[in-house]
Amino acid sequence: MMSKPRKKDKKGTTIHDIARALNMSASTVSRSLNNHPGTNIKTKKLVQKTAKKLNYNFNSLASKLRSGRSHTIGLIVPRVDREYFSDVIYSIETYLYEKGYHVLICQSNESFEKEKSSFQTLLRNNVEGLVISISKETTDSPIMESIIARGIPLIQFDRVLKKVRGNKVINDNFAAAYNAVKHMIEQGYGRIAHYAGPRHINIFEDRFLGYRRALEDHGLPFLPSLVIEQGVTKEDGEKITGALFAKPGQADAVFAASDYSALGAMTKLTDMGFSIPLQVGVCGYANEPFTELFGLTSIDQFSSEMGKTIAKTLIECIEEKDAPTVPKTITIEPKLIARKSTARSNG
Amino acid sequence: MMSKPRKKDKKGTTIHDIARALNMSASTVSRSLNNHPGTNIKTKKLVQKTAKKLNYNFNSLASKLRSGRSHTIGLIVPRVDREYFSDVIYSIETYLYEKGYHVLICQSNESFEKEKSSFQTLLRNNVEGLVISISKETTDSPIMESIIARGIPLIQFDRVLKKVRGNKVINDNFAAAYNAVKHMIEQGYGRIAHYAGPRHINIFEDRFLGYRRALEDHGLPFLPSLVIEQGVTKEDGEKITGALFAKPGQADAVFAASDYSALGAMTKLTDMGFSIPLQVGVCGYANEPFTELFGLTSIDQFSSEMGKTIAKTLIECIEEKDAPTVPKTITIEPKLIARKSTARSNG
DNA sequence: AATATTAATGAAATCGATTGCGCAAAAATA
DNA sequence: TATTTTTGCGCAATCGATTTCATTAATATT
Repeated sequence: MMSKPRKKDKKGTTIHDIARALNMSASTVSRSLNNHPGTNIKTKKLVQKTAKKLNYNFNSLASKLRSGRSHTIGLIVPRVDREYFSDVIYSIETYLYEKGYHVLICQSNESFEKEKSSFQTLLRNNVEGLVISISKETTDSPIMESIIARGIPLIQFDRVLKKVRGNKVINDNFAAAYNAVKHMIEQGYGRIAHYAGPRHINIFEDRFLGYRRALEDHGLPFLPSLVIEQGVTKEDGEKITGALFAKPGQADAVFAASDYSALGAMTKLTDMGFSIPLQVGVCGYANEPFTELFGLTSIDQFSSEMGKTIAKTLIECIEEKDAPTVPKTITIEPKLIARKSTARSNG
Repeated sequence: MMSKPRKKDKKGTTIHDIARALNMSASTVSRSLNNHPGTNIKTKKLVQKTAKKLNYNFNSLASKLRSGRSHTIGLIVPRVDREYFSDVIYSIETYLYEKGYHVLICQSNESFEKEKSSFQTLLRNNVEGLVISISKETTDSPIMESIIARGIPLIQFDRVLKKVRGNKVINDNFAAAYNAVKHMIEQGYGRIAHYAGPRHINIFEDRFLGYRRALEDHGLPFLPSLVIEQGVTKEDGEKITGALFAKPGQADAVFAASDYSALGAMTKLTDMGFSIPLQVGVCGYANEPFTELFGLTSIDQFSSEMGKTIAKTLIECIEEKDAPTVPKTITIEPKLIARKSTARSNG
């Protein structure tokens, strides 16, 4: 049992074990493994072969500690199980992986407190950069500002705090909403209701503004009674629709800030005997997979493009950290996907 | 400019800085911050206050390196942007976060090579445990076996390699399929086709076996011509349906191994003028969100329960690592969600 | 042949927190 | 008061890889 000398039983092989086996120094081993210039090619080969033979396992903690680079970035989203976010995450992760980075994902669960603690957690894990889409509760964020002040690359996306100076990648919600409503007007709808989300979140505020502006620009009256907040779930959509369309003639179309409430509207309207799109037009937002199946007009947000843009921007910030980066905002133009649910005209 | 002595400009405050400021040793600082017993309470308070004042940032890399614990677990899934996986991830992450662990997520993109490199990556990052659902290409996995042999806690879930001895958390696909087909038979369908997934993946194999067994047990003939592989996307479903239902009388129901192909079937059948559920019944698998909207009968897999079970089991393995753990398989019983698409009888 | 270059390696410090061991002062006990 | 016990803290080694600096050996230059 004591035949094999110095075997540190518990843990695996280190560069020192390799060095000992080859009767050389750990420095040389390290250099060989990392393919440093100024190392004899024979030595490299030998070391690499021996490493394999001894089943060497690289300890990235030690490496990161010494080199000061973690090659890890942190990501905070409200939840990972939302279509849009999981798409964006997929895309970010894929891109960063290619570049040799890893992603630590945290969920805020729409809670400001959890969001704060996620920041702490990620910083403690030596992330080299951060990506965040804020929770519903977040109205300001000293910690985010302090991170930016400390010079740690940070990118806000989709749901952002506009007042925080820093990099942002966002969707042009105003333009998208504007175009959607414009499209509906052109299809002949004149009394378009808006099922809005909570106004304190930028994306919903902008969708609302785009809606209102489109009405104004086309000479239609803006009626506050046709704007209903808290309309983001399917149930919301059904309830609102039930009330709104009970009195005939109030509205002849719905522009919802969410595909889910739009779906609720469709369901309810059908139940109530309205024909879509002839009597009532419906448009959602986000182009969730089911919208295609239902022929629901919606707005595509190019989630994978968003993810790639975020990742690219972040890498730039990290790898050109010396350059005095000016905060940038990149805006992605969403696209209206017109389907049957708003196809009233035969044009 | 030279007023402040020894300021390491670049990086943040360490325990040594605190020690220096308070004229004590780093050991004491460390013990105070970690609330170790055998430390004077006054000292603790003082240190903690000073840490805050100096804006101390804990370096978890150093801590992990020294203590040998990373409090990080690795997760490999085919893709994060699939409803089922993102649900499971959400659930795992939530549970582990509470316990003070973090999750590093990797995607195999259904590629065996990427899966292997993900394993390497995660091991290099000193994960204390691993969770994996294998890619479509994976038929055996020496690396997985070696990890298990090395005593690193590993849990396979959903899509698993049965032949690899180790912990598994799986769904009872056989029973679920059996019950679904039984239900359809009871509803009066007699020529039930099966749109199957690739048979080398356990979940699809089991669904197929459950299907066949249900037929046998109810005295119905098993016809290989009614089993079509490669039926997992909506497009697959449409194509298969088009061919299968072109000749009348061949089949009067579809049991699909995927909600998407089931949806394709519904769409196509409707186009072809069949009435669902009167002429043809359709059942999917996975209870994707859209199934409810379409009234499609499907099977719920309790993703969040799955996630929690995985997380719990993993923590047990990690924290009772001394105990000689016997590989366990935990099976979750999916539930048939009967909806309109198979409601032929009035019973 | 003598000197200047270049190439390859080793020694040792370093990253920052943790921890076993030991010492000294304070408190408790005799 | 003398001795034992307890309490609190410091010293220094450690985790494993990286990296600067110095050194030796090999090669090139005149």
